[in-house]
Amino acid sequence: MNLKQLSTLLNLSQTTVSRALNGYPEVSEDTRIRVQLAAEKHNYRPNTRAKSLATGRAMAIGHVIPISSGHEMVSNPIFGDFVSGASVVYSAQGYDMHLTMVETDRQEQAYRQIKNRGSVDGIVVHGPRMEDPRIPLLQQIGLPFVVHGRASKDTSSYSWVDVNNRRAFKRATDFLFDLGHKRIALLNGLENMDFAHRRRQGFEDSFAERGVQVDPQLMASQEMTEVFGHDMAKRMLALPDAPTAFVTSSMVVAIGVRRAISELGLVMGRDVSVITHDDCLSYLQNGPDVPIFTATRSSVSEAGRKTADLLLQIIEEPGSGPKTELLEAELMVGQSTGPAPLG
Amino acid sequence: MNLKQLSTLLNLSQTTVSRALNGYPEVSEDTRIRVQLAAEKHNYRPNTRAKSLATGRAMAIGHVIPISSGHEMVSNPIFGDFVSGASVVYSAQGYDMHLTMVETDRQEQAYRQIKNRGSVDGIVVHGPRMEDPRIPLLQQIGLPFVVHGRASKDTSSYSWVDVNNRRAFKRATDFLFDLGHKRIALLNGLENMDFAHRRRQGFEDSFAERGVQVDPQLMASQEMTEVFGHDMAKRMLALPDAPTAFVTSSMVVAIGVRRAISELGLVMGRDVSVITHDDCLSYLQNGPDVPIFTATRSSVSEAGRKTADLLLQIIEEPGSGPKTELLEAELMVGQSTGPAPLG
DNA sequence: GGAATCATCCAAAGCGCTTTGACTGCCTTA
DNA sequence: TAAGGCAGTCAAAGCGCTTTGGATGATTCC
Repeated sequence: MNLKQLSTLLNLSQTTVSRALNGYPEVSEDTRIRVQLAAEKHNYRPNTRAKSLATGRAMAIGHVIPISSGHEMVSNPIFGDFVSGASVVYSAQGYDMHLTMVETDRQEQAYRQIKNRGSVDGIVVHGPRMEDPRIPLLQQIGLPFVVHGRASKDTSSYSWVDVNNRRAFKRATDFLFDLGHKRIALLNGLENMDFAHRRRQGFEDSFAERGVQVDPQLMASQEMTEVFGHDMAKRMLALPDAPTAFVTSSMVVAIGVRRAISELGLVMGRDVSVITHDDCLSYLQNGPDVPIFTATRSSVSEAGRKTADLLLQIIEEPGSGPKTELLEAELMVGQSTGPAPLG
Repeated sequence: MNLKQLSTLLNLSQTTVSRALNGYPEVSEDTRIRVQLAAEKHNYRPNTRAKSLATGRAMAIGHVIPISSGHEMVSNPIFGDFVSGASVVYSAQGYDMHLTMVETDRQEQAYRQIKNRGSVDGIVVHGPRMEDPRIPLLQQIGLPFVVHGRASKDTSSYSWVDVNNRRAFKRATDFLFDLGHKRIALLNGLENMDFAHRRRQGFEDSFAERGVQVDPQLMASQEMTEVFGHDMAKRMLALPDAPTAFVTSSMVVAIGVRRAISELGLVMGRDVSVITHDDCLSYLQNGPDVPIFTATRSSVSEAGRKTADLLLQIIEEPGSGPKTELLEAELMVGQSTGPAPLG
């Protein structure tokens, strides 16, 4: 059932039917109701492609996920939750969501293509690097966008939604220092990722404030997997001057650390403390009542919602200038931290 | 830059330019090259909406994720990997990917809408229930689809890609029986999900073959979270006649079980054995060399690839009949299983 | 009572592309 | 030499919608 059919069926013009359905005032209430009923009855939905061709609006948002070209492409566990947060906003406002996965080395081409094909009104940029070519590119080609995260080295103004990673990790580290820990390790994500860089800064801020030197031996940065957490923790705990506490970048890594700790016959929260960042992933809840891990907590699905909100605002009123939102992470105390062991 | 501009620029008709770019034979090689060069130079890409309006092909695939309406919508951790597998196939064939998240109770409406709006050529159905209304619905409205998984109670013929969950879980259970275990527990996903139902069947098959009664006390079924694995394992291990082995439905659950085991001062693989199903999620690798968990392994990103393949085939040659693919899971022996403890 | 206003409706153009059907020359063929 | 075939090109219709710029008759106002 298309507009034409529906309108002949109603003995009206396409114009009138279209206006009736889209809430334009120059249509009598009687016919509007008649039209709406008929549309309902015949399950009429305007064809998206035709509509967006006519209006110039795609009514769709693109999410572009960079995949590390090459062998193993580690898909981000965060992604599902982020997207499900955003999708709530989209569907509430009648937008569709497009997904594109792009290898890092073919990004420019991909973004230009997205722009020219005109199938989306705006995009959200995932996984920004510290210096990310996508931001100037998108500014140049004039496609509205919001970044989930930031690119530290980009001083231009653009829209983003980010967690205050630096402060979160400073607080986490402070917390451990305050518990008397002196040897604190950082298991970070890949530090070409912006968020990981900021987290390390926060970590180092805390050391600097206390005039303590960070020990490079106690800092590692890699893809955030369970195995990484385990192997690195095990290696560090075997050092002559082993750490008594870990700050980790994700629950999955923390779980690996926990395994290392218990394999060594130690007890987490007593012998070794662990603080992790917790993205509040729905399938990896940090204990429903008392959190298992002490954690800096910030819901990624919330971030998805906020990002979507911002992007739609920007699209609906262009020229309203770049918008940003900095989310603060809560520090939730759980069972994985305790005072530094004596000796 | 659009077709019209490009064609006046080249002093050719839109027809010729279009044909030149789309590889039609009735264009001289000279002009084809001229056109292609100009298109390249001006970064011309046909507008998707116009193209698909004209061709009737959307060149896009929809993925529809059911979200449990209500409070916590547990986004499936599998999703990211599945989608990244599928997206490789799509982009190789020039398809886009649309994402829709739909609350379970508004499914019918949503699918009809997808059909009528015509923004996709086909969809993949995620998370089938045992009796899933979406399958007859899609058949009725005539939208090509492939199910990731199956709906046991639906005897009609439709296309799907699934893991042989039943056999996998039978083998896992067999393996534990062969190691001398007698009290084997099952921590399953929600059993209204088809895959979980089949897994339980496999589990029970193994018992039946040995004439052993399953103990309902040792079977639990819930959202597959770490906390579920932990709590349930702890409760079961506290039973007077505690299990010596667990079969779990996902790595995340197994990790919870592992935590319970070590909290009780037991050793996994010696005191208590664990076999899990492993979807080969990229961020939850089961140990690179020697797997940590003994597992029935089946890559979900592989499944994504296969599903996409099938769907595109069905779309390209309609009437080629339903296609199915049953993937077998490997049983990988790791460190989490061992002979049943004596006594 | 005639002009101005208003509420409703419609025909047709246009969005950017593909595709049909027709039109050129030019080369074969009988 | 005329008929036929062919390679190359184009004008125009059409995909399903929105939107501009009238029409039409009814209502209001002086």
